[in-house]
Amino acid sequence: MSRPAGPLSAMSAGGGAGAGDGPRYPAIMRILVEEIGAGRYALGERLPTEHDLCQRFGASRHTVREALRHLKDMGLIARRQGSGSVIIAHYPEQRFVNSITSLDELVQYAETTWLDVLAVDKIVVDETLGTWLRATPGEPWLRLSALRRVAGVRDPFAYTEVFMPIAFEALVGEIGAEVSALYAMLERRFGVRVAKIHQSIEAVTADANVASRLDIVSGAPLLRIKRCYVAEDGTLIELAVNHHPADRFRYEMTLDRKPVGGALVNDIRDWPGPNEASATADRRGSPVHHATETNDDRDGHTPCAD
Amino acid sequence: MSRPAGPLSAMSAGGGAGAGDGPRYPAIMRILVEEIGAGRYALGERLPTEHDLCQRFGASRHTVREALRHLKDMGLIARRQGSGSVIIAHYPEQRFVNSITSLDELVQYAETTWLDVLAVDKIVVDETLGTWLRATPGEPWLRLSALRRVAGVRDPFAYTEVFMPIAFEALVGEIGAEVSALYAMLERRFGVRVAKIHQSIEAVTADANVASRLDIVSGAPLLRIKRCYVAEDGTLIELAVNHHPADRFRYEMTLDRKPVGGALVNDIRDWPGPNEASATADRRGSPVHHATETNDDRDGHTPCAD
DNA sequence: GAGTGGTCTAGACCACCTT
DNA sequence: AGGTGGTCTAGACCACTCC
Repeated sequence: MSRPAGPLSAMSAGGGAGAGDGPRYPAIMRILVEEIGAGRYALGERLPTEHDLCQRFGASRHTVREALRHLKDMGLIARRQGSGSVIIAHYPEQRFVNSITSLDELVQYAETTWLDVLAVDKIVVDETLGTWLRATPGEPWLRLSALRRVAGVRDPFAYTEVFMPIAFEALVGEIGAEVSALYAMLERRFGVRVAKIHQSIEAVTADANVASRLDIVSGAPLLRIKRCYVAEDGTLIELAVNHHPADRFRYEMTLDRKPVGGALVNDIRDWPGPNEASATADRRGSPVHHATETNDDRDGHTPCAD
Repeated sequence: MSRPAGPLSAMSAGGGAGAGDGPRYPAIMRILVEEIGAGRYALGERLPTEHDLCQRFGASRHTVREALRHLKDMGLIARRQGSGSVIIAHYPEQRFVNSITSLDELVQYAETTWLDVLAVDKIVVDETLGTWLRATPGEPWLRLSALRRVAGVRDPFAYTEVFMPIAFEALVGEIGAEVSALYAMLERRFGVRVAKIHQSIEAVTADANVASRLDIVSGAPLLRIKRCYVAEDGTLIELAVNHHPADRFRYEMTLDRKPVGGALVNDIRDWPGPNEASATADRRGSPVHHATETNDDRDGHTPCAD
């Protein structure tokens, strides 16, 4: 059945169906994207219905839906049964994304590192800890303390304390034997699920305890990384506090700019390619310093960022 | 036309078509997901063809394709014309994603902060800087130095140096008047495009220069955040080095767990909800300390992460 | 050339939202 | 109740891949 020469018959694209123009939904898609980008529809306004678009483009509903699916994937419209397609953005949103597949990528410890567990004990939450854990002072919690070492280096490069609800007491014995991440073990054994990790990075100075653990002087600069593992319901599953001597660790991350949503991501699935990973490597390289100096005296102030 | 009672007729799901079972593709999808998860197909192996699946499930090709589309979105299979559907993963890949829409979210400076530009001058790259910039020592670069302040606080909370290729010299005059991010200005004015931001965070001690800028003592702990803005071709567009006194700034980020690809992302598009932002707030709260102590003496070492 | 997925049409019932 | 998107069927041509 030769495709009736609709309003789009002059279009062309790739492979095709009935007659000989190539796929039509990309053309429809492009037109709609352009119209949206040109501001033809206000944010919150509704796109014409599928039916209307079918008529306008002389295409079947299925074809129009394919085009609309892409608009949705690009984040331009939201669709809902009964309500139509609403404009939610004029341009495909771009984001810088730091995407992490395994916790190891977040934690950034090479596989040549390991944890020396010093102790697992029951503690009582004090006021400070209460703030961190969103727990009531006096409440009992579990604390694991450990040193993280890397092969071939005498000194540990991190002193870590992990706090867990007392409910996890049962698995204390297993921690030493655990190969995967702690949070994964908690998920597996208790059926909880980490939905979110909140990470906080700051520079602090070593107190006496941490200093002795890491064999550095008290007051030495540390990179302290706190990680809160939060369940879907907001419960804190685990709090890990890592203390890294300044010269033994550096935190790195790479943010890739990409459109949000399925558009590009799905293209990756079109056929297997190297699955781009992101977060970067590991232990600190050699420390670097650079001299800074200023001559000029221009002055101004701007709210601008980097 | 009542749907012929195929092998799936006992299934049920949601809303539906011909007869009365509800949508069928979710059921088909679930079955395939389970089979893949159970290891029925090896990685790299091919899934049965659409035709075969149609027969097996007694569904139309369109319906089977809908199911397969989701498998693809979940990252379980890759499809290609002529070659079939290949298993590329046994489980839906989960990632923790830190997604940042604007640079401000990355930089984490509230809108109540601003930059006091101290100087913009031409410098000559020394050896250390050469490493950072991937430039040859001796090469001329542009350097901007500035203090970042927040309303109501006397002391700046960051001393920043930004390095740019000498080619951007023309816009030196505009920097003071710039409201948006510097990198955005470079993009706009020079037609370059930031494709990637590499960020490195470490604890360092203040050298004399930085200390005097920030009015802190030499040797005080700093959080140093370096950001490399890299173009698609790998060119370094800008390097920003931020020095934050330890007690005046903290870097925070939230990673949300989500399946990679369209699956969940698309669900967000199903209907507008609050578009979950991620990266979190700003200036440092009150400094916190906590006592650490250990009693027990269990010992073990594991490669495991938090 | 046979097989596979990509795209298309035409018509249909249904669930959901708006009116 | 009418409109809208969600899902389904049945049949078709095409481009691409692999043998």
